[in-house]
Amino acid sequence: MRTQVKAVTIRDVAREADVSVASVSRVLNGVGRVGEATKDRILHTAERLRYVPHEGARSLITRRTATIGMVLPDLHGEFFSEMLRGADVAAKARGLHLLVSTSHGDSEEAAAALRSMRGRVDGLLVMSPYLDQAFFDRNVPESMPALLMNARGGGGRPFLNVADFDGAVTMMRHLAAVGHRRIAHIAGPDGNSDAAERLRGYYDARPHVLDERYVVRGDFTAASGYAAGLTLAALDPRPDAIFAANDMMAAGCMDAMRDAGLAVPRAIAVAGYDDVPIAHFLQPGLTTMRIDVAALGALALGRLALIIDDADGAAGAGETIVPQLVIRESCGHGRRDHQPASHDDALKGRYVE
Amino acid sequence: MRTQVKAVTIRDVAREADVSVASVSRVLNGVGRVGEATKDRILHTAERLRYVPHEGARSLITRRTATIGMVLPDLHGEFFSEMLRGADVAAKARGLHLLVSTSHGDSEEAAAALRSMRGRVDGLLVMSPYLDQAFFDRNVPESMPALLMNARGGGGRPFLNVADFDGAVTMMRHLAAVGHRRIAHIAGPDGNSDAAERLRGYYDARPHVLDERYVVRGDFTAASGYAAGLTLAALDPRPDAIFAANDMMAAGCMDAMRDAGLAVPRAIAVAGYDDVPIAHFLQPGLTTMRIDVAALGALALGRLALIIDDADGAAGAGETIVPQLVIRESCGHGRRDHQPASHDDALKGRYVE
DNA sequence: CTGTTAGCGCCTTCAG
DNA sequence: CTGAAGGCGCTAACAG
Repeated sequence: MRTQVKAVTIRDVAREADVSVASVSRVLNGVGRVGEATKDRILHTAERLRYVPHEGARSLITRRTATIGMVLPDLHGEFFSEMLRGADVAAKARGLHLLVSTSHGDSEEAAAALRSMRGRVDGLLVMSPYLDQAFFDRNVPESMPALLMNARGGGGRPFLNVADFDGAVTMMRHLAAVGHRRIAHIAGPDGNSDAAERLRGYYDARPHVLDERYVVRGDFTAASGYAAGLTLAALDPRPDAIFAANDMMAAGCMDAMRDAGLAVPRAIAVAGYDDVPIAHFLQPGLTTMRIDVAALGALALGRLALIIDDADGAAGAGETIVPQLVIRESCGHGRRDHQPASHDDALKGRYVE
Repeated sequence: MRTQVKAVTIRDVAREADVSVASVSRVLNGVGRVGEATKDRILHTAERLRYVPHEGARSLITRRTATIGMVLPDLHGEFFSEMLRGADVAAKARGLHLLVSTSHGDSEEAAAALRSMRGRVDGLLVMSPYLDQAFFDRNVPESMPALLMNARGGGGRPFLNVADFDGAVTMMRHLAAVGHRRIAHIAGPDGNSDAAERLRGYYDARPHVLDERYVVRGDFTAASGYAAGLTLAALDPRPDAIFAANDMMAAGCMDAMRDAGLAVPRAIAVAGYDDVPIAHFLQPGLTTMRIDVAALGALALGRLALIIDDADGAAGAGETIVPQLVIRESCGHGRRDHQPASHDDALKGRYVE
């Protein structure tokens, strides 16, 4: 086990500059008055010794770590990556660090991850459609500022939700409007609240044909979408549209249609959800519900920063984001968009300083 | 500014359990002998008080933070996200946290990011094709374990490189082998060492037709690939193949070909580099050089962990990863692969415990 | 303007 | 087996 070797401390520069550690601290933090001469001397020796303050020790007394803990279920696919990216941009703009932590569905692991955050972060950004409120309360002390994303129930904690139910209904209406009757659904994993809401929206929109075989469960991965697509393609009567609960499954599904010899959208329509960057590059372009995930991540971080800086403020407040329908060609009657970087422009325009 | 409220400390549980803090510490860390009775009492009150150790204070004396700092130039696109994901998986397997830090090309910013890592991480994973060795040496103390990825020159630091020059040559040979003569190149941004190596490989492979208009510079984004594609498509004589320095530019380029009315691969071939997940979903599937970025990230983290745990060990050692040619349909003569999840299986099979 | 003195929350000898 | 004391590196009163 490596023992951190010789790191120059504030005391070293104090000794070398022949002053007290207090003065060094004052100069380096720019607080309090210090004589011009000593100030120069301190700065100079600090530079010479390549002194870098120990943030850990600093935050112990400051009671601020300048870092946000971001707990995600997974880093797989573009959804969480994009969210992380948005949060990162917003964090950087505020001089905050990001401590990422994934908990692959395992509840024990998630608990450990949450607890180990104490003392290393100023607040928590929790995106976890699998964990319920009670679990959260049990593992995160009241005193830890936190923003819940897509968690079922607010429980007094501030949250940020996506109107997945409404989004699913919107998509279903669009599919019906462009003439589809036999609409199938590839659902997300069991126990995932987003998936549940989208499924609920599917049912609530009352598809013209209700066939229980038309709903097959996936796990948000392209592979599961591929498998589901094959299953659906083999049905008789075959659906004329497939609404996947996220874009990755839609992508896998389109692969399956190709292998099944079904042209999209001529023979069968495919729709997704999220509008992650890949949706644009699929061929045909994927019609989907846009969440602008990066912007969502940036928004969330901003709100959390607010909560941290002002304990009373927006505490307990909730907000819900409404996804927008993006029509490309995968469901017919669409037009292709020609802006590969549209996501980014949107993010930059709105969230980068 | 929020002041962290009432957090229960080790002293609180000591008082409540009517023992000394030393005993509490011993029990919670499982070191030293403690009477069964007191042990139970301590565990019980710790549970009752919902005590969670303050990791910051802990690491101050332990001299270990159990976190790795990962500095990336960007989180954009799938390349760095995948790398982050691989590192995350490997980190989790070792009980390590990941502190991510992006430095969008700005050197001042990067310096600040690097310095602010002291005292909060046990080691650094630096992926930064823009920063040179000198800069690195200037901002990272000798005592900080670090693994450099794709940095020019080793400078005594351990590193992990990708054989980009060889990879580019391999791709060029493949393009020539399947009959292309007028091969163009969309290069990566100036000052990026990966981009430079790939460009060097392009030239070294001695394309049959050397036309300086055939090399246009992009910035690794899809948008730049789109623009470059339009430029190239308008040339006379037009190239019969375009080798983009990364997959995202290739994706944008394929969009451009479509808009220019050029069928891929019939009228013109398009090749990429990296084999990020999106390469599989493009239509036609993108022929590219596979780096298995996630595995690379996992590998890097593992090596860094080794360096940290054993100061002398692999220090100074370097390693180079060789990318593999993946033939899909975008260059003709290929066959489509049908494994949407292949990346993951590879990662799981090799790096997940 | 500058130095001295307490701790932040925790771990770790060292006695008892 | 248990407690008291010192200190990790730094900041924040409080004196001079």
